[in-house]
Parts: sequence; C-alpha cells; structure tokens
Amino acid sequence: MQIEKVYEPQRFEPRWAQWWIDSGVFRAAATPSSRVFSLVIPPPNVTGSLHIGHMLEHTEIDVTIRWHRMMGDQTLWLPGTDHAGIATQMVVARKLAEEGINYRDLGREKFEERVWQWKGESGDTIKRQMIRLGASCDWSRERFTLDAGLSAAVREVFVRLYEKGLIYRGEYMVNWCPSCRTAISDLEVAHSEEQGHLWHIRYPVNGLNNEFLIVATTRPETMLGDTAVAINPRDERYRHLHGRTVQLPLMNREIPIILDELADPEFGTGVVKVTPAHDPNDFEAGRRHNLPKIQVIDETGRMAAQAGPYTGLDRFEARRQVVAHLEAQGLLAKIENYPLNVGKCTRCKTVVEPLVSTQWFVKMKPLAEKAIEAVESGRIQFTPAHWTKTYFEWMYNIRDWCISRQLWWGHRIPAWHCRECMETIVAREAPKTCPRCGASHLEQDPDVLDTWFSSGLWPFSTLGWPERTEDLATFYPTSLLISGFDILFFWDARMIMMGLEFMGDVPFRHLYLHGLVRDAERQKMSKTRGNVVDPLVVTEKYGTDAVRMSLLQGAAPTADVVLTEDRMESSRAFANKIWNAARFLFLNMERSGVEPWLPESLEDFQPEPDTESLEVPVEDRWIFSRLNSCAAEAARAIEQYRYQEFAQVLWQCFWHEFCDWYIELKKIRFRENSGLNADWRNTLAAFETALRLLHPAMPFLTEELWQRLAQGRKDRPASIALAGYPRYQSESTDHKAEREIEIVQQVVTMARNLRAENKLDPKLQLDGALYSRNSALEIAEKHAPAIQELARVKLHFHADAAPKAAAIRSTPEFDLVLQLPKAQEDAQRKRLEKECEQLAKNIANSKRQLSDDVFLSKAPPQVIESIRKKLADYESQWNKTCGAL
RNA sequence: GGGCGGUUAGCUCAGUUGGUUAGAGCGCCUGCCUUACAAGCAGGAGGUCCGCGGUUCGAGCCCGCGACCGCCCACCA
Repeated sequence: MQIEKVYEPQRFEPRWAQWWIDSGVFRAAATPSSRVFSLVIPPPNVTGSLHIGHMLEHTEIDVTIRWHRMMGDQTLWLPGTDHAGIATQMVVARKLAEEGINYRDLGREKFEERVWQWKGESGDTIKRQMIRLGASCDWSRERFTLDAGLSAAVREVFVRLYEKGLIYRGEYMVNWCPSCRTAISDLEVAHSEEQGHLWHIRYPVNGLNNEFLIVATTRPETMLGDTAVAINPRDERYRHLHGRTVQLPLMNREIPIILDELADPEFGTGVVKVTPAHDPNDFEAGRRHNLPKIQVIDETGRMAAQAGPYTGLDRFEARRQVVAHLEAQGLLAKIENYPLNVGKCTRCKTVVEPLVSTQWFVKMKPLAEKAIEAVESGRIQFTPAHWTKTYFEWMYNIRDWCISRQLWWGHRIPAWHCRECMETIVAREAPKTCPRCGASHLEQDPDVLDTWFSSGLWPFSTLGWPERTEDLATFYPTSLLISGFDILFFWDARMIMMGLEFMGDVPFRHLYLHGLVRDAERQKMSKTRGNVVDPLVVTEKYGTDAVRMSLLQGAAPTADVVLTEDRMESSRAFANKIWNAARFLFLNMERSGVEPWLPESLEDFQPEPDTESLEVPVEDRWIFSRLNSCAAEAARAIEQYRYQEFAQVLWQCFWHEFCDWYIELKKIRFRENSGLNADWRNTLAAFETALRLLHPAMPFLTEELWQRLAQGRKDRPASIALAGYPRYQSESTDHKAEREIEIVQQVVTMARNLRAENKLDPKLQLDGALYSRNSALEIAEKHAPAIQELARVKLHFHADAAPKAAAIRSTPEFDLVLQLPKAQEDAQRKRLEKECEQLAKNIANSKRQLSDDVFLSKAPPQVIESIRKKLADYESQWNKTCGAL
C-alpha cells in the first residue's frame, strides 16, 4: 500500500474512465459535436439536466454526471443530433476537392458514404477524449442524426407543423452563400462594418434631353438587374417625372420610374434603383409594383446569363468593370466613401448574396408567443437573468425561419413533388401516387433541413417521442439546461418553442448560460476558427483533473472563461498537492502498521477520542468543523451557479487548512505517539471527507485515492461517486476548537513574522515570551508544544503586560516578544514605525465615526458595536506596541 | 440605429443583499532542498476599485453623465 513518488494522472485517468463506463456507475453518452466548450456543474437540486457543448465540454458532461450520482439522482445522457450540418458538408467537400472530385458529381449516396468515413476518422479522436473524460460514446451510425429513430421524430414534427399551417414553401429573398451554395438563415449571417463606396450613377430620363436621375448604390454590379428606379411620391423635386421612364445604362434597357416609399427623400438624391432579384427591399417593392425580377448573379457568385456582356465574371470583378464603363461613359456622378455593413456566412466568411429562390419556411410568430409566455410567467428562469431581455428582444422581433438547405448532409425534407401537375405533398411516408392527378412520377424534395431544426427537437426526440416512453415521462421536462450564450437563439430558444408546441410543456425549467471559453488572445474557441485548445494535448500534459479545475476557476457568471497554460499549471500543482497529502498519510500508515480504513457511516462520522487522553484531539475537532463549513459553502456556491467560488472554497480548504495546518499539527501528534488508532481513524475520515468534497471537481484523482483508502472495506460503495456528498450539519460546527486553533495560528504566524523580518535562520531555535491578560494565554500555553514545533520558538507565558522590547509583535490579545541574537533593532524600529502609522490611522478613523452623532443614530447597533470593539483593539495595540517608540 | 456586458494589484480575474484595513492564482522580492510535496515551505512588496457628480451616517457595490473596450440584434440605397 503506497503512493508513488511521482504524480502521473495519465496512469490512472483512462483506467477509471473505462471502469466507470464498464461498471455502469455512469450511464452516459454524449453529443459528439456542437459549438462551445466549457465546464459547469448543475446545482444539487436538479433532477436531470440537458447539456450541450463540444470537445472539451465533455468535461462538463462528466462533472454533471458525477455530481448527480453523488446526489443520488438519475441523469440520462443521450446521443444527440449532428449539429455540424453545413460544416460537415464543407469539410468533406473540401477533402473531395483535394482529390480532384467535385462532390456534386459524386452523387448523393457516395457522398454520404464519404461523410461517414470521415466521421469515423475524426470521431476517433473525440472518442478517445471522451473516454478519458468519463463519457461513453457510441459512434455507430444508427445513433446519430440520420438514423431511423430521430428521422422519424423530425419527419413527424415537420408534417405536424405543415398541417397546422406553420410551415410554408415559397419564392422569397434568402441569404445565399455562394461558396456553400445553399440558403442560410438570418442567424447564420454575421454582419461586419467595412469601408465601402457609394457610387452615384446617372440614369438618363427618356424623352427629356440632358435630364438624369442620379441614383446612389453600394453595389453597382446589381444595376444590371435593375427593373425600375423609385422616387418618393411626396418628393416635389421629381414631380415632373411621374409616369416617365429612364434608360438603364450599360444594358440599354428602358425601365419605369415608380412611386414608392422605398425612396427616402432625405437620403442622397432621393432616388433609388430597384433590383428585385438582388435586394430584400427591392424584392418587396418589386412585388408591390409587379416588376420583373432579373437575376444577374448566380448561385456561385458569378454573373448570370442575363448580365449581358458581364456574364461569367466574378461578382466583384463585374463591379470593377461596371464602374469603369460607367465612368468612361461619363455616367458616374461621384464616388463617396461609405461605411457599409457586409453580411458574411458564419461558416466560410464568404460575402452573402441575397437571392430569390424557392425555400421552406417556419412561421415563427405563433411559436414565439408561447415561448415568450413561458419565460414571462417564470416557468423558465435564466441565469444570469439579464439574458431574458435579449431573449425577449429576439422573440418579439422574430422573423420566419428559412429551414431548407441545398445540401446533401442532413435530414431530407419529407415532401414530394409531382412531376406531372407540380403538386407538393408533405407526408410521413413516401407517397406512391399523386393525390391530385394520380400520376406516379413523384420526386422527393432534394433539400435537407437546417441542422438546428432537428437540434431544437432534441429534448424529446432523443427520448423516444412521439411514443410515450418511460424515459420521456421521467426526463421531460428536465430541470436544467446548461449552454453557452452563443447558442441561445440557435438552439435554446428553439428547444423552448418546439417543446411547448409538441410536448405542451417547457423542456427545462432553468437555463444557465455560461461564458465562452477563450484562449490567451481572448479569441473565442471554435472549430471553424481552429484555435481550440486540443483537449487531448492539455489533458495529457496537465491531467484531466487540472484542466477541469482550471475551467471551473474561470467559470464565473457573466464572464468569459479564459483558459491559459498558467492556470492549468497551477491547477496541476493543486492536484499534486492532494496527491502528496495522500502520500504523506500512506507513508506514515505504513510506518505505524495502520491499515487503510473507512468509517462505517460516511455521513455521521464523529471524531473519536485518543486512547490515552480519552479526549478528542483538538486538531481533529477543528478539521471536521472546517470541512463542515466548507461543505456548506461549496453547496451554496453550486446552487448559485458560482463555479469559480466553488473551486476557490475547495482550494482554500484543502490546501491552506487541511495541508498547511491540519497535517502539520498531525505530524507533531504522530511523532509523539505513532501507533494510536483513534488518531488515524480521525485523520483518515477527515481526508476521506475532503476527497468527497473535491470529487465533482477532480474526479479521477479523488477516485484513485479513495479506492486505495477504501480497499480494505468490503461493504462499501463501489465508487466515491456513489458515496454521497458531504452535507453541512449545523451541530458539527465546533466553535471552541476553531477558537483554539485560531490562537495557535495567530501565535505561530506572529513568530514567523518576526523571524522573517529579522532574516533569521529558520532552523535557529529562539526563546520568546508571550504576554496576555485574557483566557487566550491559557489556550496558547496548552498548545505550547505545537507552537514551539511550528514556529521554532520556545515560549514563556506571562499573564502580564509586555515590557519594552525590540522584537515585539502584537495582536489585540497578545504580545509576543522574541529574544533576538543581537543588533536587529534598526530593522525592528522601521517595522514598528510603519505599523504604528497604520494603527494611528485606524484609530483616528474609528474615533471620527464614533463621534459622529448622525452615524450613531442611523447605523445599526451591531455595526457601531463592532467599530467600538475594533477601536478598543487598536488602542490597546497602540499602547503596547507604540509606547516603546 | 437599438440593446447588452465590461473597466478592481505587473498579468488573468473574484468580490452574495451597501458596513469602514478590497481578495485569489500567476509573476515579483526575501529566506529556506524542514524525510508528503521545489509542481514545495515561510514571509513580503504591490491597488486615488476608468473619470466626474449624486443618494447615504457609510459606496468597488445604488443613481446620473461621460470616456474607453467587447458582444448581440437591425433589409435603409
């Protein structure tokens, strides 16, 4: 029974992860891909939680599971949908392109094969990571997006929405990505401001010599598709042009001047060109005026057949040429610099082209109304709360959702078109004949659904819906959803809408939105950006527990999580500290022939008396009292989603209380009488409690050590995760013991202080005297051996006032005088002067307040009392310390 | 154009409902290889809490104005 000298997490982490899965301690599976990565722990009162994330966020899943198990709850994790839709397609298409294959030539089936092949390859990396982190992952094809079960749910939802009139198909202006060659939703377009130009172009008015209308545009190439120019009907400047036409330059086409509110008299010349095929506003105007739509840019971003001489040019090249030709013809009135908002595809950064095409849409208003109500009524609560505002903002201004994608990877839309009569049939099963004309030439709609469509169904589609399964009854609604705020609209909001629509209830009751994990350069980590900290690399380097701890420490509400190597290094140091505390215990046990031991009842263990003195050693009473308050604080922090505080409480408690004081005190005790069982039982029980407190944050290390501790006991939980989380018990707070140890700490710290200031050899034994007039002296005297050991000072105790001395340190209760070798007075004097200065300041400050009648009459009595007490302390210290000066 | 978040130690960040000497980690300085741990031990320096004004007996925290940084939403040429 021993702990290896070197702490190597790599040796036990994979082993435990595998065991957790094999033994069924955790029934876990996880979503293999999505967007953010993060780490979070749900509060103890949750009965189930959904979690969404990616890559390193499997860490977070792991934490979640462990926590639930310790709380005796059931948590169910399910494989999710494939959220990577377009991204998947792009990656595979790119790979194919490298082989010189255009994926569109490959055919749908072969393409799908290649996707699965790629998923197998890349999935392997993720899988290894997940096993390290304790989640299982089944990469079999049936379990993901395109499998039968999930597809059935998606189809069912689609059909029901269609039947309710909430899905429609039509020709509209959509955001088109010329590189992905598909329509994308509004949410998938990111706008950024760029320096552009406003080109002012002269359009000659037909029938009037030398009269021009000057239109301004930021995209001159679209003029090739102009089918009108618009002026405001109230604009007096152009009243004489009503009913006239202009001649479209370059294309030499006669187009009407229309009267429309589209033209703002205040802006520019008050004249606007109308391009119904390439601008959303113009599209609407075109409808109002029944204008033809001339498509001059095609799906690949090149100029289309109707672009005349420009056909085939890239759209940006066409822009240059159009401008040049206009200028040559003297039709360019002027060029202004103009900041402009460019919409780009969030996946590939290509400038999005508004195009008219036939797409499928979901009517969002009715769905949004229910979703608004659910949050307004408090049936769903957000943390941090300010996100509700953003949520409402979006919900109130919601627009219809374009859900069809011209891709091959995703759920096929369950709609068929009749080749004969062009009827569209939406159905659960492929229809054999057209219900309208009876023809049997039916073709399934080639489009697939937006990847977020199926994602939105996740809370119930994964649980067997539309069947009424037991899982569905148990886990819907679940209590908590944890997610990054960047997918609030994409996913969380849509889960709420879909859940309310199809389950009649919210999918979750709380939504915790955490910050994004950023790298040292503050960049958001994302797969598209490629700056993801590779989980395999960092967990290999620092250990999974250290990475988890680092994420926890960064996980304060509202703030982003910065994951740096610095942080992980210090977390590793913490893990190492735990490891070495265990090593110390086990080495000493071996020396004294003590076997590993666990209390019978982990919940109710009370420290036992020493066999000789028949008293419970004070340091044991103390550490149990401290662990008890640590449990209280940890629980509170978790309940409030303050993960950073959770981490800090554990850190402080284990390192600075358990290691720095408890173990140091225990060393002395062990040296005095090394074979006593009771001491060991208390020590081991305290250590075991600490391990359980730490376990949700550092599962591997704690499991490893706990198992070694528990090995001797037959009737025990199989895993630390099943051993229950320590709970706060008010009767376990031992004020007396805390007071005693506090006094020891005070005296020892004072002595170390004096010693360090005087730059004395740490090994040098000193003589000193402790003066006090209250009960603290007695307590200190009782612990003289410990003090002497920890401070290397042999003390004499005097119930008296302190004499003048060079090396003196004072607290309200004590004066400590050390006998210095000699000639340290100067250093001491400096130190004292500084201290007295601060004291004088404090005294003056307190006095000022206490002589303030307003303060005395308004402040609560306990505040006044505390200041009185402080003042008394300051004054007595001043008398003692500064009198000597 | 709307909305949201942030500004605290050299760096990265905490700071519950306002309570009087503002914390942590890293870094820095001093002294220690004390047989669990140098990934360590002991001690220390370092802050007009972005600025101005207000409320209050009392403000890092509440209110107003401003500055700077970041994010989200938005079809104005």
